[in-house]
Amino acid sequence: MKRTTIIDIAQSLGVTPSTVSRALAGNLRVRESTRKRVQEKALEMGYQPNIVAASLRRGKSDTVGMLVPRINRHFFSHVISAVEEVLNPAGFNLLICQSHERAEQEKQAIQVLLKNRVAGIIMSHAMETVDFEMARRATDERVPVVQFDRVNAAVPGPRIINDNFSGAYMAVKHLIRGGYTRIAHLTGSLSVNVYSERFKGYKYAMEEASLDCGEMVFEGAITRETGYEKALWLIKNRKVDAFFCAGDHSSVGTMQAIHEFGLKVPDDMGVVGFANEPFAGFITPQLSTVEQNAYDMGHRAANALIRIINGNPLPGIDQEEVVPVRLLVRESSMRTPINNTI
Amino acid sequence: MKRTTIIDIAQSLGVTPSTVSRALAGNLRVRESTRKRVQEKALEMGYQPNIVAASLRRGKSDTVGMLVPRINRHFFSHVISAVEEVLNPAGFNLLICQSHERAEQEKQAIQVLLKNRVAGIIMSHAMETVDFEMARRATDERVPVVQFDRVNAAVPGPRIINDNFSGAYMAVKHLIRGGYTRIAHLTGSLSVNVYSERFKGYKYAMEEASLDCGEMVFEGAITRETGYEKALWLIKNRKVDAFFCAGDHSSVGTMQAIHEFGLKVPDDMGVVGFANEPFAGFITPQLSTVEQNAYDMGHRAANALIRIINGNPLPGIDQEEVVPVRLLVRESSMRTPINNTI
DNA sequence: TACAAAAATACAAACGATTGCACAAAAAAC
DNA sequence: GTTTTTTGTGCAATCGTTTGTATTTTTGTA
Repeated sequence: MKRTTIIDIAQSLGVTPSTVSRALAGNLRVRESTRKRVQEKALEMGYQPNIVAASLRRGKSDTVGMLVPRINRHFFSHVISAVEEVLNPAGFNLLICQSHERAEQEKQAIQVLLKNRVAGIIMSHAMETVDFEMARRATDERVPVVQFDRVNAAVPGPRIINDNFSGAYMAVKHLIRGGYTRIAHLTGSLSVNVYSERFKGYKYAMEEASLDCGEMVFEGAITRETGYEKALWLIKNRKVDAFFCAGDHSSVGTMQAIHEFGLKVPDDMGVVGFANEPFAGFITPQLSTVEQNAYDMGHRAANALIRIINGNPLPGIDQEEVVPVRLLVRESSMRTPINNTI
Repeated sequence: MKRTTIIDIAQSLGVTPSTVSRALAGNLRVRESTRKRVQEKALEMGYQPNIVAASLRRGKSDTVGMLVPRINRHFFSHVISAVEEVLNPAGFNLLICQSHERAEQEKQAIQVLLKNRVAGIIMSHAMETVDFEMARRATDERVPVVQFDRVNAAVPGPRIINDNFSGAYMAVKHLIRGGYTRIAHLTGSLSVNVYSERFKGYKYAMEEASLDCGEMVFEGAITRETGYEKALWLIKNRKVDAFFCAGDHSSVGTMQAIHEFGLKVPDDMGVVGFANEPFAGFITPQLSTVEQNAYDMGHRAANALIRIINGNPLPGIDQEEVVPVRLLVRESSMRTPINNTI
């Protein structure tokens, strides 16, 4: 019970496989009537082209590799979805891998994608990753790489990033306007671009307002638990009156810590997060946060890749494309009523 | 600048490609010393095996197709992640497609997977789908299909489903214990197994308690908006005092409607949802809901597929495998304090 | 030293499509 | 009615592996 091939179709029609191939490809060198006959026969025999064989022969596959730290994170799953939305109509499929935030798994995943001869790779790096050699090697092997969100300039190709600086700047400035002055910053490793950019935005806003931010920045505080711990320490030892957290999870931990001190958000302390996780608008008090446009990012990444594959890269191919973010002002930072969006 | 092939390695070593192939595959028919030489040379030349060619020759690929309604839904993204966790170590990769809940896209996605000669398919049907012919055809072509969550018996192969009946039964019984008697049910299309099972559980619990459930069941209410509308209508016209919603989104809409009537949850009206979406524990009042174990489901689906691919299907291969669910009792249904889990 | 058995390698044919080139038949031009 | 051009097909090589079979080399034994 073998699957039908173009050879089977050719034989049952008394032509050669080449003609069948051309007919199915819509090649104009085959007569209209033959094309019809072939197409009908193909349908009749339930023919499914073997893309594997075609890829081998053509030396190019129509599969695009996608590599993310975790598929099930809200942000990443939405980027994936957006990428798929663009790539599918263009005739590409997605081979998806996750690195689980591990540098080693990221490396292996890239190798897997290369072994599968993907037409290109869209990826976001693991937190751990400091060696970008493997991603660079992909480009050496003529496999275009588009990075998004967590990017590194050591890898050639387009980089689509959120406007982390502006998001952070807007968030902190908003806190300052609300009258908060001792604003702490909880974030992740500053060797990761997203966090270093957010830190820069924070710092810029603080300095612009001539506020001191010494000893109020913590790097390893990105989960709910670490956010809770660091916030506890800061409240106790640094007289802070607001927090700008580089993530929503640590914001929740922070609010928990504030609550335990018998203080109120936002009256006693303001909190602004980053990412607008699904729960951010539902918690009490509702969390002000910086919204990232995952869809926009996914669309841009996919389009950038398609342009490269088609050989029409934009002029500034190796430059960063910045996706705007929005500050969502909710209850957790709203000491005085103001507009809902800045 | 061609990529190195086993032929290149063979030539630079003065052996044949077959030997190289066998050496790299760890075949014991090749001498230890040759194997070493080959492996070193392969490393030196930066050889990346061409899986496409290997797949063609072997007639089987190590790619598994995964088809879900939407990648970015909390439940599905977690199932995908779990599947990946099992499949990756087993040497498989995931080709992922989404149907966007459209029957036509589901059909096309299956064709894409078949054209890519995937080793198997793990899928959950779109809401729309009523014709399961294409999925069945996959199995005809010897591509094993494992269905999960939204399944249909018309397609041969394992079906991994949540214990929708028990979940619904527990939820409704819990409401009844809390003293609620006029319990309405908002759900999706009853032609989808997950909803029909939940409805059965609801009905069974109601009848067991000799409660009437006439004219209190609505099918097309699964989003926040439709949940809001139907709830509004029910409160106005049917004197209901509780809602069992087949999803968390419609639960939110329901609570909104209740709130608008000036009634309190849970004191005046109880609400229980289904799915335990990320926001469920964060909203006010916290939503009682039925938790599905996406990870468990993903693991089981992946393992079932691997067993089939390896030719060791379990005896009851065509039977359903039921994943237990948990009722999470939170504030929205807790008129009187009881245990947090039943 | 010769010879059988065992071990290691070579040969060559797949897998299923694509595609440059050759070639026939038909159409157009002279 | 030739010659030239156009048009439609066929031929055969190719993509990079894998693998059954043949062949060589090595090893062991008499």
